[in-house]
Amino acid sequence: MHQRPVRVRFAPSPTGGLHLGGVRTALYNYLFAKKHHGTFVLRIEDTDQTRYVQGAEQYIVDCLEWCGISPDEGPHRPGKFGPYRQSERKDVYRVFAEQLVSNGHAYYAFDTPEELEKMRTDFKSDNNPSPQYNHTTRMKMCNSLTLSKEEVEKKISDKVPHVIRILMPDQEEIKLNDIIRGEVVFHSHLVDDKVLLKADGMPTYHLAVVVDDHAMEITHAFRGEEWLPSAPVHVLLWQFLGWSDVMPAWAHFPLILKPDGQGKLSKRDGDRLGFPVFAMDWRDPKTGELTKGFKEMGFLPDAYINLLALLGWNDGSGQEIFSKEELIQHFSVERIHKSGAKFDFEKAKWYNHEWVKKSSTDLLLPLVQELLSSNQIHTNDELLQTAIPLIKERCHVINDFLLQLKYFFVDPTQLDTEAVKPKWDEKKSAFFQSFVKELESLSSWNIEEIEKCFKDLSLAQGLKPGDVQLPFRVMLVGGKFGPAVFEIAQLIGKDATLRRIDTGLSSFNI
RNA sequence: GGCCCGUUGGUCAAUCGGUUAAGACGCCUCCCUUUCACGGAGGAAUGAGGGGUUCGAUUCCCCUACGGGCUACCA
Repeated sequence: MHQRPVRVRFAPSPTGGLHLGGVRTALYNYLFAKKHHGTFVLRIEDTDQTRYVQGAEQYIVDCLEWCGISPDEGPHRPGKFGPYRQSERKDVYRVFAEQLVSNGHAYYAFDTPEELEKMRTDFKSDNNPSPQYNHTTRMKMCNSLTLSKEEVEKKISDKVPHVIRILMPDQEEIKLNDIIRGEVVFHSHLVDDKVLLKADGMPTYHLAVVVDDHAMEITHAFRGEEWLPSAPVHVLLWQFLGWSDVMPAWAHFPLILKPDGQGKLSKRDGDRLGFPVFAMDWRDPKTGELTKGFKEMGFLPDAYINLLALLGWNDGSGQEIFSKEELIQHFSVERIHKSGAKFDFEKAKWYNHEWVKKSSTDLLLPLVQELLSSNQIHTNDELLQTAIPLIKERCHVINDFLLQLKYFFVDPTQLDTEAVKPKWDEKKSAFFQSFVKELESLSSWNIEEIEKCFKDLSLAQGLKPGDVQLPFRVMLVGGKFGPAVFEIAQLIGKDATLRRIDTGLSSFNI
């Protein structure tokens, strides 16, 4: 039974943007599936109709695709285990819930929300701030345990709204073997009678995961640590439904924490601290509010999955930069950490920088073209192809290419005069005036010629070449950055160079 | 409150009883470069506390402290 083909699933609920932790969960599932030549399934957990958000499902699919970790099966790639949206599997859950009732593992409960509320306030105390529907309270409530068979039948035939709750056994040790954490033991009398089937006929997560993981032949169930407390319910359900022999292996991933303070990382933290939390831009259809994504902030997909993979896992070798193929090869669930990791945006940028540096011009070119054209800069591919390798080590994110590339195509609009003026004088001004004349009569326009001309002339005028190089740079690019000046001069051409010296001269001479 | 999980530098982290406790990010110094980067060489910075077990604990066990998660007809 442990020789079954590996099948794992990522099961988000379509309630909004896809958060770092979600992508990492998807990624670990993906890596595991690929490593074991298994299948990666996307299942949409949309059982809460009140939280359904338009467009969220497509957004999830798009994010995974951008990351390069698209599922093998899912709503958009149907396989033989569909449908992959829980809302479309509604009918199957009731059957199992009823089966649990007839086996004595679950019961009908007719308590209204108001009655539940009343129970919680009535039983609330300092010792017990949040009373549960469990062995201490269940016999005081309105359910098929306290009502006669006739009353229950009548209520059901009268279509009185009701839920089905699991009947937690009294004194039982529920053991869970977690790949990351080892054996975790829960005591059944401390777990409450969770709702399995809601009054609207939809299952809760608890029933749905088990039924679907079974139906979809999931062999390894991976999810975030926040699910650990409800794991005993799931284990029991596998047992009660008679499926113990095919219960998946479990692993609960550590949480990704806020960079400062403590607690789970949330979208708010990103807004507050100025970094993305979602994989891609997300626009809330209700409020219209736009939340920035890693993609749009200029991250490369390979860098993104690399940094995510290493946030909570490493192969022990010290290697930090992994391609997707290497991740698949080296990944192991056993080496995922137990403790949560604080997200560090600086390190994230470092990862991206490493990937930018090692990326080919071909890969960078279309991204850079899009960046520049969306900033109304007209480019030509030939120049871009020569310029990209010259400046990519200066770019942490794709968006940095704008500053580093812009001056190759348009004259700088603002010059960093402060960098020049304190040391600017008549002599230097005169130098550039004669430099312009020399350049005009230059026989051929190449780095060597330009540089020779520049140096010879400055020496001839009693200036150190270095002293006039910075002003020259500022004239050409606008600031103290960029590759070798003479190379820039060559690439932007004679006309632009002369023009920029001219405008530079006038702004320095003010 | 209860239950569960966790705790090595500011951050990510290696170590599977014996190490001068790796490496990376960030920070600082220097070199390269008369720009900015890249690259190179250095530096500061870590085992929460207390008990055990052991010849020997960062490593195994217990307690305490601290942090987190969960405690919905949400996932």
